[in-house]
This record gives sequence, structure tokens and C-alpha cells, in this order.
Amino acid sequence: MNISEASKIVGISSYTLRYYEKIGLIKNIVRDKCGNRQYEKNDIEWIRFLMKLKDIRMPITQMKLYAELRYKGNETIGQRSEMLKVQKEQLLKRIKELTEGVELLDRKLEIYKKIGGNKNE
Amino acid sequence: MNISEASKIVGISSYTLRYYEKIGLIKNIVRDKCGNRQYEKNDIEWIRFLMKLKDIRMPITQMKLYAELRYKGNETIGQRSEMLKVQKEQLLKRIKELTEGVELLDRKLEIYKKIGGNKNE
DNA sequence: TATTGACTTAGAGCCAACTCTAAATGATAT
DNA sequence: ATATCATTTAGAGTTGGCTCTAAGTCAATA
Repeated sequence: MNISEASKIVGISSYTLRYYEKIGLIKNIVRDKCGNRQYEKNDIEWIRFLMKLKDIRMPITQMKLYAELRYKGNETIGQRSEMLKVQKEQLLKRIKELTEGVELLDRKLEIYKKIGGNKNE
Repeated sequence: MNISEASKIVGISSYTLRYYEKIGLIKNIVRDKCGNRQYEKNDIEWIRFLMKLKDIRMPITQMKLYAELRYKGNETIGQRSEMLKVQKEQLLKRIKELTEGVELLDRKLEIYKKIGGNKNE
């Protein structure tokens, strides 16, 4: 599939797809006879995985490192595991912070309920 | 307390404190005879609350709206409650996404364990 | 009195992560 | 054949959120 189709199915713009390639997150995209990018199934899967890493706030620099290891093949699986473990720890920490954030909001909402009545209801 | 003391106790730079004032997140800071900022107890509390909102990824534009309502006084408590409720919903959604992220990482780590052995151990 | 040091301001610079522009090429539709 | 349209590239511009610089003021100390 070409770039605009790929763009649609992964949910990011063509600009961004080219940008990811430019900075090395995506590599070895096949070109057709006109020189246009032809994204294949496993490219799409990889981009989807990248989007997941992005969702969980892995910075692009980290993703790039991960991508480099991936493109080196199976002998880097140990290193990739380590990276993902670190990422997981950070995620768990973050989830804890956000959960505390919810509690803070609940406390604040409770206070507002007491002093303000509910003028918007 | 002056700006550098305030900076230390809230954990953000003097630059950032002035920037927050410039964009309207913080207002009405008392000045001493020399024109230097004198942060008071309730200023510090407000800044700490702002930092919590920031931690939970409320964008500065939203924080600014919230700040404007706060500086208008108690008649805006209804609106502020609404904002915090929206923020809370977003947070809960985010927590769910991150929890799914942890699961994704666990699945990937399981796969790596199977195919790669553990070359880093 | 001279200098040191913390503060003041307006505005420039920086970084991440896009987002877009301009100019060119090549395939398809009229 | 000409126009239209998606694509290509390099590189410029944008946004959010700071971060710093330059030039100046003021109070305290040697």
C-alpha cells in the first residue's frame, strides 16, 4: 500500500511517516517502479508498535535506539528486553502518580462541593 | 520569601516562575520596597497545585483558564468543578491506556523470553 | 566608593515532535 | 497532449513549554 493508505490505517499523517523514516524509526521501506513507498504488512505492524510506545510516552530518542536494535536482528533481543523492562517500570510509576492525581482531584472536588454548592446543576 | 527561595521549595526555576506569571498562571504577587517578588504561603500552595495539574498533563492553556476562574473568586467554583471533572475523566482514560501499555510490554517480553533466551543475564 | 550579587525586564533561543512548503517527477484522465 | 493528482525531496516553519541573555537597578559589603 502507498503512503496515504498507510497513513490512514495507522492514523498518522504522511508527513509524520516520512519524518519517522528520516530520523530512523522506520527503515527499508520498499519502493515501486516510480520510487513511491510501498508499505508492507510487517511495516504496518512495526509502525503500530511504535505508536504504542509513543502512547506510553517513550521518547523518540529511545524509540530510535530500540529501532536500531530491532534492525540488527535477533542477537539484540536481550538488550531490547532490558529497554522494555525499564519502560515498564517507568509506566508503573507513572500510573501510580496519575492515580494519586485522581485522588487529589477528588479531594478538591469534595471541597468545592462543600463551599460552593453546585451552581452548574 | 523571594523568588529563589520560592523556586527551591516548589522545585521549578526562577525563570519558570516568572514565565508562569507572564502567561497569567500566577497573579498578584506582592513586591517589596525594591520591587522584588515576595511569595506568600497561599502563592506557594497555588503553585504546588499547578504543579500537580501539570504532573497529570493538564495543558498550560487549560491551567490558565482555571487560574482565571480562580482569580475571579468563589462564584466560579461551579465552573472549576466542571473542569476538574473533565480532567479526572481524561486521567482515568489515560490510566487505562497506560495499564494496557504495561500488558503490551508484558506480552512482548514473554515473546522475547521464548525466542531469545536471556543474553543479558 | 567600588564591586558583588540577587533581582528586574523584554525579548531571543532552544528542544521535541511534528507540519508544511516549494519545486520536481511521473502516472492517469480528458 | 495537456491537465490533474499523488508522490518525491530538502529544508523551513510551528507549537508548547520552557530557558537563557542583555542591560539595568538596588542593597549590602570590603
